[in-house]
Amino acid sequence: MGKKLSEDALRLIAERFKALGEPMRLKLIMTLEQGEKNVGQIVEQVSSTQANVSRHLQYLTEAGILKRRKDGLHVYYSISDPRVFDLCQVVCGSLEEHFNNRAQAFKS
Amino acid sequence: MGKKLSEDALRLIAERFKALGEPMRLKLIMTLEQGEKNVGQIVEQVSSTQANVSRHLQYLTEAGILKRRKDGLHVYYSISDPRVFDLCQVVCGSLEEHFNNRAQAFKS
DNA sequence: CAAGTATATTCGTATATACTCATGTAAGCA
DNA sequence: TGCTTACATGAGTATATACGAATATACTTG
Repeated sequence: MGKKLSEDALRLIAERFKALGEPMRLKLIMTLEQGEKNVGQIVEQVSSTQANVSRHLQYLTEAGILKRRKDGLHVYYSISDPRVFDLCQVVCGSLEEHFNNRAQAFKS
Repeated sequence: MGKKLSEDALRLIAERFKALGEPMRLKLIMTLEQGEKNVGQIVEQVSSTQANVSRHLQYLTEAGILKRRKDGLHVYYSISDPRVFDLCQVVCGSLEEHFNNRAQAFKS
């Protein structure tokens, strides 16, 4: 990171991470990787209630991760910042290594 | 991301993000970017109580982000997974763009 | 306008967790 | 052994938030 980050910057960064710190929200993001979907379609794919999905979608939109588009009765959500996938990838790699190391501890 | 992730995988990934979703914890991580430090040194640099710092350090250690080394009376913490800095970098870039876009909306 | 559909919001509950203060524990030294 | 230092942990409080059930809102169509 190099430079020092202000308290405000840290708060904003933390907020972004926090938005990704919920399995259901990650699930919604993964669902939207396939492209724009409306709320009903999303509810079908993740097993949760409409109310809950709606709230998480709002949360992610406010965090700048999703985009919202209204079309008549439907509201379509899509990924607004594809970098979330980079983030997930990095974390996945990190976890993989983490558990590999743990596993090593039990080898011969 | 490509492949589908299981519920368990999503939980683990979310946990990792959650660990980074707290300004104080990010502050601790930034402090340790300069290298290994003991708890007392860390407490000096971040403005918080020893108890609070200790708990956050433990949290980050359990999340696999920090390492712990005991030496006599002192306990030294250091970054165990440098990829956290990549993550922060990505988020910083993302936020910068986000706010630039917002700012644009008010230009002429 | 009435009725139906898609989404958002309100309310209540349960749970998590950040924080402080006080105390416990472990290591070093007289 | 007793004292001091460094760190961890327990208890209590305040706050956040995930979730479901019910209700409200927005839009479309008859």
